[in-house]
Amino acid sequence: MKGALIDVDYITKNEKPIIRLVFKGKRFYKIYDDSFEPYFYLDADDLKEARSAVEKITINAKGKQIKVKRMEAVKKNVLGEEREILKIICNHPRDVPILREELRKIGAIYEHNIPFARAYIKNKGLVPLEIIEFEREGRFLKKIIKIHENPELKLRMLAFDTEVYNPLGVPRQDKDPLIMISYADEEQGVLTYKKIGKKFVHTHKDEEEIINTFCDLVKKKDVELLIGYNSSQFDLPYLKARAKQLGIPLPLGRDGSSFKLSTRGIVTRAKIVGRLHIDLYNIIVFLGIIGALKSFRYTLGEAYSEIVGKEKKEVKKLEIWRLWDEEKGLEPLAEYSLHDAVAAKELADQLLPMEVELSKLVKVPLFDVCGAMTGNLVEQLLMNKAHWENVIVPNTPKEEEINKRRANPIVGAFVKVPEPGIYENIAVFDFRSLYPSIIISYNIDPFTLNCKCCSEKEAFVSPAGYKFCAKKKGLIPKVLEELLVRRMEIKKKMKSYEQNTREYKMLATRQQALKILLNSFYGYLAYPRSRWYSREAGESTTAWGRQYIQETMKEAEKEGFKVLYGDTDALFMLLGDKVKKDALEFMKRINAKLPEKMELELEDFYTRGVFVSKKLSKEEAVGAKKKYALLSESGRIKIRGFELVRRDWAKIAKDTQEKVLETILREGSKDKAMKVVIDVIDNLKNNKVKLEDLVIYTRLKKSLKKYELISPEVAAAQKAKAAGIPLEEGSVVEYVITKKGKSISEKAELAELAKDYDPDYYIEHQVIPAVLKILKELGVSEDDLLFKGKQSTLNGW
DNA sequence: TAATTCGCTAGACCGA
DNA sequence: TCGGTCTAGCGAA
Repeated sequence: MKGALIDVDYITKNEKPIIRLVFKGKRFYKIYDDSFEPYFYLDADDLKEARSAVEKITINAKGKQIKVKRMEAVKKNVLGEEREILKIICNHPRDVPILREELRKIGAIYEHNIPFARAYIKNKGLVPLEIIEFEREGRFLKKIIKIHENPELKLRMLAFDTEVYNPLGVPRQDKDPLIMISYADEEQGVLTYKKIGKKFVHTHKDEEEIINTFCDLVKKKDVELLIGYNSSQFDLPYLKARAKQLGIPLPLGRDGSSFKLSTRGIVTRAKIVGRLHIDLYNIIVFLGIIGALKSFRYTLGEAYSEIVGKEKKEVKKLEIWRLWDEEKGLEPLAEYSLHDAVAAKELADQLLPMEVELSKLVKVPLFDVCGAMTGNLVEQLLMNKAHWENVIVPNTPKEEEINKRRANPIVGAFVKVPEPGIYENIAVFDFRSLYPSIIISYNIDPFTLNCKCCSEKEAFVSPAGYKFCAKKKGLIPKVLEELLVRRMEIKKKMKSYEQNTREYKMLATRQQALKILLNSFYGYLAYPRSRWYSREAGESTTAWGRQYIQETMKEAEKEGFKVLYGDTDALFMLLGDKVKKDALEFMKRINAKLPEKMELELEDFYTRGVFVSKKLSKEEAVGAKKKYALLSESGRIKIRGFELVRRDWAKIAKDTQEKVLETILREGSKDKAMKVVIDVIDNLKNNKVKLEDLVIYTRLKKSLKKYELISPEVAAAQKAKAAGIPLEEGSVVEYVITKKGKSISEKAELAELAKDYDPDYYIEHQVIPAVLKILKELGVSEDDLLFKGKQSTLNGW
């Protein structure tokens, strides 16, 4: 038999745990395995004594006698040391948490909190979504024969979305009905119960009938992958609540059940029996966290425009009930509803290939990998590899230890202060995967630290003063090297395909997944909740990083280049009287001296660049770090850190700043840049600017009550709440500074509630500060902008 | 509960 | 009302 592995869990029959595997062949099917036993490890000084102590243990839990099933002495690498320990085999996974408390008294316990199904995957060497070839006996798995690559996984996908009647803004589950359910696969439709003159609309009798029809549709289409956006937190729970209200079932699962909610950290997920339900919102949040996505609100519309590159049809959320009530609102509402489902489908087409790759790489089923955070991905991957390296998985730290780690952060990267100014002919280099390549090169791992086998001379000694083994490879360096090498191979292979081919895109996705993982390892090493945390290892990684970038800067200066700026792994240098070839030769010389897996790469050559000074209370000008704009030889502009890349600045200020930067970079014209600013100031003064260009976006990171300081976004949210628009923790406040009030907070008003704007605020606090720091480098003062601005209104400057 | 540190900047708040 | 300090958010790498 063959099939792509979709999911693994377990059931209990006659008190025995049985692993259940879901495979995808022509359709989903289930295979069982009753041969796998739950276990954990016990490490004690005297194994014989420990053995007899364990044998005596019987715990009475809810009337049942719980005992250890069996014990085996096994040789394992325990926290860097080879030794014999006891493998404690239990009758049922739920016995593990009960027994471990007693066994803890005998010695150290390990791998006691690894979910049973996960342990099965790693023990059997399974890879989700690849084709597993196996022998079976009836419905039971006998033997795994081989795992084949599965480049093309095709699941029957259906995207859906719901609309709800909301006369009070927030819909009430007990009173406000569902009015539309939209869906999209090869065909698209909207289920509703009002007559709407559109081909894609299917009009039914009432709310009950559209819910039933939707469930029938899922069943009839034999949906394998159900896609929603925020569906675990909104659509599905709402559907369930309405079904309950109407007294009808919600048979979305293959067994007729609805779904089960689970929360992991900040992520809520809904699991449907026999189908994969993926909430794209969770993936979007993940991409936001790792910085793979430009910052924005995590709405379907924003995600769609950012990732698919198209605009979604929108209606105002608060208007939905009115559109439903008014005859002429129905068509736009139906179109909007349909497009939500279509957008979710297109978004899934873009996002899922990456999740599929991650699932295969870290060997976690797709459902669990979607929305998993980086710490989790790295941990799963390491736990899997640990099994094959015969290494015990270190325990999760206790709360006390976590707090200790958190209170004592690791010193990070080096950033050079740039000299403010406008420069020409700049070469930018960076170290490819700096931290991963350092970890590999110096065998940095919590358990290669202070090894017994290397003398002071033999070991790698970090600039932070810690010793790492030079003889036996640690788990983390080993895993990282595999990932790094695979990524390099893929990148090489990509060159042999045209960019728009299927093969190229597949490789690009795979490469991207590897990059995400590679970049997550250092963070995991320094993450207080990590199983593989090591202050010494983390500190050594950054210390070597600082050393390499600073030494390279020194070398550059020695060779006669002026080093303009540098941050962590990047180096900006002026060519001066040298040419590109000199810079490339410099790079070659550096590379010749670097360890094998480390490499300095050319990022690009830039014809012009702008660095500005930091805003200080005093007059002295100090260069600002993490803020620059560059124009590449090919005409591409690269801007970092400036207000125009931040969401908490108004569009009018960002656009103006962008135009000023572009003008200076491309044309080098001060007058033209000034003219741009003066025009904008004029428009602001004359009330010619649209309100939407004045909106400032800020996320509320805590609940409203918890703020010590009432900042503008908090004030705006408070007012909004009073007006019946609740904004909870995590939502993005969109506000405008109006004329009404004294302080800026008092003037702040939710964009949809604002009636006017305060031109002075936008001129003095938004546009001027954003552009002045740039124009100052050309000798322009604030008065130059304001005075000429005034003049222009009088006599048309 | 769910990767890290470095860095800039705003606006509130507070005391002189 | 001024200037320093602190809270808070967001971006770079």
